[in-house]
Amino acid sequence: MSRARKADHKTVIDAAQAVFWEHGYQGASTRQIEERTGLTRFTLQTSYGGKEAFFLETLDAYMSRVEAEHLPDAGSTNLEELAQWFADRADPAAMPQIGAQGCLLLNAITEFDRNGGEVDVRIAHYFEVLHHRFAQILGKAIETGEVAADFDPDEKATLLQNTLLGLSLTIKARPNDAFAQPFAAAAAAMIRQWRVVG
Amino acid sequence: MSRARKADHKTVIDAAQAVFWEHGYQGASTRQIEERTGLTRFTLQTSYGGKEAFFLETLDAYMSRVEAEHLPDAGSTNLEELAQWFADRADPAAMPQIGAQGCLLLNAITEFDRNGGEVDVRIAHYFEVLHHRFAQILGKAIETGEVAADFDPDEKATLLQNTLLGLSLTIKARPNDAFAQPFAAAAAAMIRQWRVVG
DNA sequence: GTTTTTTCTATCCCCACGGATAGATACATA
DNA sequence: TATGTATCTATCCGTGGGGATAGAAAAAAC
Repeated sequence: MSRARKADHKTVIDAAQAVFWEHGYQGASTRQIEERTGLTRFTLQTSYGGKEAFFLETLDAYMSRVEAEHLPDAGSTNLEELAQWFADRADPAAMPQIGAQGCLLLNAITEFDRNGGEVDVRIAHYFEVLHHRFAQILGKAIETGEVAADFDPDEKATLLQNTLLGLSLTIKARPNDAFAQPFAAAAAAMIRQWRVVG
Repeated sequence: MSRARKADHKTVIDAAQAVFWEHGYQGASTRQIEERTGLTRFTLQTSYGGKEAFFLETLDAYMSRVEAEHLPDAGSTNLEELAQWFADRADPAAMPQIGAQGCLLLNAITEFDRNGGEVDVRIAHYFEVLHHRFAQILGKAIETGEVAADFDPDEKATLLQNTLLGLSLTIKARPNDAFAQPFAAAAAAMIRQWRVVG
């Protein structure tokens, strides 16, 4: 019925995430996107609705994947695993592509005005997802007695959100791969110290 | 000898910080800068060396001021004051201009490539300053016995750096002024829990 | 009051950007 | 194999960007 595209959707989105991550939203030109993703500007326009719509789709794909694959599992993660998860964020061994594909929300937060538009919806959603996920894990840690009974899972979930954002920023800021590791390690140590000593 | 400028340097830099903060580096046009700062594009060019050089100068002024006025004092800040300092980061009462003038380093980190250039130098410096400042304060807290003897000031200073970065990002991301407060409160609570119970 | 130096005003220039268009080209259905 | 649909190629367009320039204007020095 119709001609096939040169690049399949998934590959395109993956490459797009990398481009936006490296250069930011405004810094990534449609010509660059064309080159790196295999997409043509024509298709970018007709089939994705232009640069901003395309970025939003890239953002959505990124967040879906983060939720499904990269966040610690809500049901089965204990406190030590949570700590290790944070430690791994900046580990080049555990994450070979560290920095090659970071948190796109960072670009969105700093480059777009807070005007209640599409980007703001994504940002709000991301904050909610993170909080919910961390709160679930910590709630379970209370049940299993890993942490003290007076532990506030809500407050600590907020703290973890904040820690993860800071870590993402540090990873983006890193002059070399080793740079972010102490930050991840400090976060992990913080979590381990929540354990009740017994 | 020469004609006087319409806007004095300090006013210009202050306004520039606001513009860059609101719209990011790339998002702030030289025409906007002209309007908001009172500077002419001519002077921006001849006397500041263009947009990027001007941004660097704005960044330097911002950092000097942060170091001198807005970071907790290295010699006289105890643990509770440090906690309160973090709590105040997101308090509209304590910081009426919250968000009107946030951390310019955020823009710099996300919008500029890591290429070893001028911006990278500033970023590295900022990280060093923060770490040093926090480590000093925590070192003193050990001396005074506010925290346990096995407390690692270096690791915790790193954690505080990360926390502050996350907080700055949350403030930038906030849909309303109340949004960031739980994050600041969680950070403050974390610090207060470092206190030795006695 | 004249001179000198710097800023201001008002253009101008060139380029990169996102987007639009039109003819050529695959691909799958009929 | 003919047809139709969506993509590709190549080019074009309008806009806004940072920067450059030349004459007017102001302020200090003499």
